[in-house]
Amino acid sequence: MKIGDLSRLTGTRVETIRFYEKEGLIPAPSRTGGNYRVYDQAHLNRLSFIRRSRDLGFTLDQVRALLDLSDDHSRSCGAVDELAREQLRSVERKIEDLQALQRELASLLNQCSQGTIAECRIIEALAPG
Amino acid sequence: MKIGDLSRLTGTRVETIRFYEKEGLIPAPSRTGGNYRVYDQAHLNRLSFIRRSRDLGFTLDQVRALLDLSDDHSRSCGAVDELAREQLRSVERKIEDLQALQRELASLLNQCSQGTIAECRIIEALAPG
DNA sequence: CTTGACCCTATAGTGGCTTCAGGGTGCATA
DNA sequence: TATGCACCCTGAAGCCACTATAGGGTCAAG
Ligand SMILES: [Zn+2]
Ligand SMILES: [Zn+2]
Ligand SMILES: [Zn+2]
Ligand SMILES: [Zn+2]
Repeated sequence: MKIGDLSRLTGTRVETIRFYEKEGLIPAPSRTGGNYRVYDQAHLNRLSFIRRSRDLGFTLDQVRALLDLSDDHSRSCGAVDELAREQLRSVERKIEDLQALQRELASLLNQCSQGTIAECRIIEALAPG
Repeated sequence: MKIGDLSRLTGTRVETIRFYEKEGLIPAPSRTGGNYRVYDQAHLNRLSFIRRSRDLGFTLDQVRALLDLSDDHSRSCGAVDELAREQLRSVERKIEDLQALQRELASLLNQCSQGTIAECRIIEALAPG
């Protein structure tokens, strides 16, 4: 598999794959005579794992931790669950923050009567006083 | 007013105020003999406006646009409202994305039975197959 | 005269990539 | 055989919105 194939199979940009390699998230693959990277199934599995973790909102440091943990088959999964619980809490906090924003913006838009800037409730709400 | 006073009055870090000046969001203030920045009420108003806009989730480019618009008192506020509506839509999209994450994470945590990594549903969900 | 709170500039770092400059490889087609 | 074109390579810089660090200067109180 060349990097473009891996890219298509995982929906990851080629540059991002090279970036993950530089960051040590993916082991450096072997090369062809023309210096092209060659990947195998293990690389594909690892990149898929990374992408799914990122899609769930984990940071790259958390992904690193999850990858390490996933190798240690006989260990208890308490640490994994703790990471996931922490991530869930962080997502819930973000949702609450955004919902507060949503209410505020919606209320402002509701109050604006489409006149001039001078009487716009949105500008008024931003200006101090 | 010195920069520390402005900082306390607006809840903005001193470094951030200098950053806004460098970015052209706040006009460069006059200086004392000792080269300290001196601010007046107009600076305070402008910084407050910027901070409130940022708190509502607008980007610095959007803040720039809002500042420009807010100066043009006789213009219709359509452009302001459009920015706010766009921002509301973006917030709503983010909320939906995060709620999907929340459901997924909660479901995974629910399924994990606190055994070993080998049988952990969270790791399983991340691994490909 | 020293301490300590405050201020200054310039530069680099953060995360998670993306973009760019300037090339090389490899296969199909004219 | 030449040429085009898709693909690959490296290294460095850019993105956002700050934050931090190094290495100083200013100023009022004790
Ligand atoms: Zn309006
Ligand atoms: Zn910038
Ligand atoms: Zn588990
Ligand atoms: Zn970085």
